[in-house]
Amino acid sequence: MGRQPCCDKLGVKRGPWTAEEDRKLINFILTNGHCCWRAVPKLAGLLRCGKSCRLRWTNYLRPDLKRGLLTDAEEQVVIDLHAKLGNRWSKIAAKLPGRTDNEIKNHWNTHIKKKLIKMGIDPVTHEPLDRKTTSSGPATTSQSTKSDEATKEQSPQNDDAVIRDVPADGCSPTESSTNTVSTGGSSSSGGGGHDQDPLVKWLLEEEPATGDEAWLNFTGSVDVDEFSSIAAGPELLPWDGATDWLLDYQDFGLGDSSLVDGYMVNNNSSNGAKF
DNA sequence: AAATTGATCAACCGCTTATAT
DNA sequence: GATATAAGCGGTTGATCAATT
Repeated sequence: MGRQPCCDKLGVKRGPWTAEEDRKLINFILTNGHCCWRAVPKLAGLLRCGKSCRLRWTNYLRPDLKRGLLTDAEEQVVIDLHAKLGNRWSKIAAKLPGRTDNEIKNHWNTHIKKKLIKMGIDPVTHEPLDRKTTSSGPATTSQSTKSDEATKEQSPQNDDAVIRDVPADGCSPTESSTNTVSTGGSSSSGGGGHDQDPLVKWLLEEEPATGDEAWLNFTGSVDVDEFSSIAAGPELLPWDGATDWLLDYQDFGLGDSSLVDGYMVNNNSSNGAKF
């Protein structure tokens, strides 16, 4: 009855991606696009689950990704958006070109959260910690669909409900019903005011079409065509070393140097294509 | 120098939402 | 409208490296 697993677990490789797998995935997507993620691994000759391929692509291989630590400006945007949206990482990431939800989520948990606490700000409510009384925060309709709230200090102030009810077209939330979850509006000062908040209004707008100027363009724009020529295959690139292909990626002027600065050089881990 | 602890981040899991039939 | 399937999202885990003891 229940859904079938997204992929057949048997024979499906897991764990860190190798450079070879990355290359296959890049090659395939750049030539064919990702019509249907479930089919991608098979067609690309990968022993991976489609979900894993999608994640790898969106979080790591996409040519328009910006690597490296978030800048102060980006960090501030994340904080502002988090105050409005809670843990809607994908929504937040959508407004930071070149950043992924995973990246922002990690950065929030490892850096920003601590920073805010140090500054005496509650990372959940975005209110001063000392002002955090018993009535503070959502303290409300623990509508969390997720499990054990206790272990998660994160409870995105019920705008969870607000956002979830945004129609698929991403426009105008049906403010009436949803906003009523009157969060005590730590950040949105007065619950239900989301429709009037320009920031939230903007956030709920349709994403700009790909290639359109994003609200905050921290990245240098990346020419995907250029990238595709690089990823075209061994005949064009020596894919022999785990580092080579990404180094070449940089040499060809793709992405900004942050790809190398922030990652390959500084982060000398041994994870798969992480060098 | 070795052991322990903490920080970081890629990847996975399970759930929800969207879409197709 | 009901059901099945695919995609997307957010939370969590695990591997690795760095810092500390």
